[in-house]
Amino acid sequence: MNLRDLPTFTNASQSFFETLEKESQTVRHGKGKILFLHEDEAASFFLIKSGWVKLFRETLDGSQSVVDILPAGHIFGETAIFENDRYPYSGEVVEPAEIVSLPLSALKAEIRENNDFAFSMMSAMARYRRQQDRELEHRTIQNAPQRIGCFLLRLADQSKTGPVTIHLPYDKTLVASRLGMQPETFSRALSKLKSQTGITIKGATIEMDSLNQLVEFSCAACSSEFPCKDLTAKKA
Amino acid sequence: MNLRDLPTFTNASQSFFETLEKESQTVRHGKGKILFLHEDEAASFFLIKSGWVKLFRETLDGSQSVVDILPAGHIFGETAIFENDRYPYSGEVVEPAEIVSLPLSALKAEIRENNDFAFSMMSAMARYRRQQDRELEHRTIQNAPQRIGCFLLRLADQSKTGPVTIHLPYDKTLVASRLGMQPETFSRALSKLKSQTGITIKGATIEMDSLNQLVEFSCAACSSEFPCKDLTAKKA
DNA sequence: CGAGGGTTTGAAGTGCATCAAATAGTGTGG
DNA sequence: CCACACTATTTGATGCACTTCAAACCCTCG
Repeated sequence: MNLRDLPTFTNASQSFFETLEKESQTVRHGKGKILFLHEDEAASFFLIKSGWVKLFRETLDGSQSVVDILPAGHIFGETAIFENDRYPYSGEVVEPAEIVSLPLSALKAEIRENNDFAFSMMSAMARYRRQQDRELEHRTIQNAPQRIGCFLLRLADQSKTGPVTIHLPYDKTLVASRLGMQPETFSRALSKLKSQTGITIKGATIEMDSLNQLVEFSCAACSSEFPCKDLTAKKA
Repeated sequence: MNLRDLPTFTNASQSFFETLEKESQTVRHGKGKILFLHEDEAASFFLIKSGWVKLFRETLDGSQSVVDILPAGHIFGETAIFENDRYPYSGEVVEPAEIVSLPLSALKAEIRENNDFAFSMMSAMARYRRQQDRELEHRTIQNAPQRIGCFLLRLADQSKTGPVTIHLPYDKTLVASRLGMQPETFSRALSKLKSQTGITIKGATIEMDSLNQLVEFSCAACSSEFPCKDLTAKKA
């Protein structure tokens, strides 16, 4: 897990990596650790070396909305560059994680100085946008069991044709909020998915004879073609 | 309404504008005109000089999901650059419009050659992302009447303190789909909004003594502070 | 082994969707 | 300028999906 291996940073300059490495700091955090709060002044962005991080926002009346839940290999907080150096959401560790903090200033400078890097950064932003669009679409036209099916598909290796085992990477309650539903709804929707597709559920482990069972159930209510790998939902 | 006036293009080069102008083509279209379809090969991006354009996608089982509805002053289709030169959605005129088509190749070249331009393009993408995040949030934690209230607020001049008149810029059915609800639900939710906030509704015209009536009703269920101007919902 | 969080289950309510039909509104041709 | 045709909008009735509140269950970990 190295910065140099991330697609976003393919075109970054040697000196950029050197600056980052010099000023980087890696810290281990347990579940529940708040990394920063929405609107906090931002000097760093972050790389997840291992574990999972939840990005979220809170409303005046107390409800929380999950922006995203990111796996190892992802960076976050970098968009503060475009938000007057303030984080546009809060960040919390949801599975024990190693987090590298890196200077935003270096990132900003590299964007300004290195055209190729700026372009790959834009590609990454565009990719993320596609995902958000799909997310919004799913909230509109998929029901709870379908959204779960789609989520599971994105956790799996979609090229595999035989039997598949999927392990939920974090608490079911969190998966629920990630999919925009209540924990109770998630629980019930998962059993419905089970009875309608014939998958097997044992705790956080889900097994099936073939991904097709899920594809048929979920993908008809989606505007994308089946192999639809989600870059943020998947382990890096 | 000129390319040079758009914030995204502040830092574009003189030669870029010249190339665009040379290759641009302005066409008037009526309601219902399909400009391009999802996955079409893309050679152009577009600027809306007047009117409104809906971006949408369709699923296998026939439902449609509205990605966005854009007013004059907005460009669209430009993200095809990052999608192998294919449009990531379909585009349709929903209110009589003048549409300028512009070469994607020039845009791509300018991004590659002009660093400042790339940066302002990234800022625009980040701004859009914030909006999508908010959209998703609203679908999760706001109910139908609140979403309508929020939508109306974003149509209005939020700095105004006295009485306000808002005109719906396109069909109610479209507003409904833009907000992720059925036309019937929209109709009923609007009357509910009326009875709960004291606004007045006459056809597509909505009046109130003060925006506060809506702010109190909608903004408690949002993670953003009140003046929350939506750049895509608003007339340029 | 007990405490506490995560998960499931039950019962009841709410909001939105759906289907059906009435009504209002708009544009057209006569 | 009117009547018709067509579309947009509203209204009514009903059903389903998801939420909410409450309680039981389960699992893990000190």
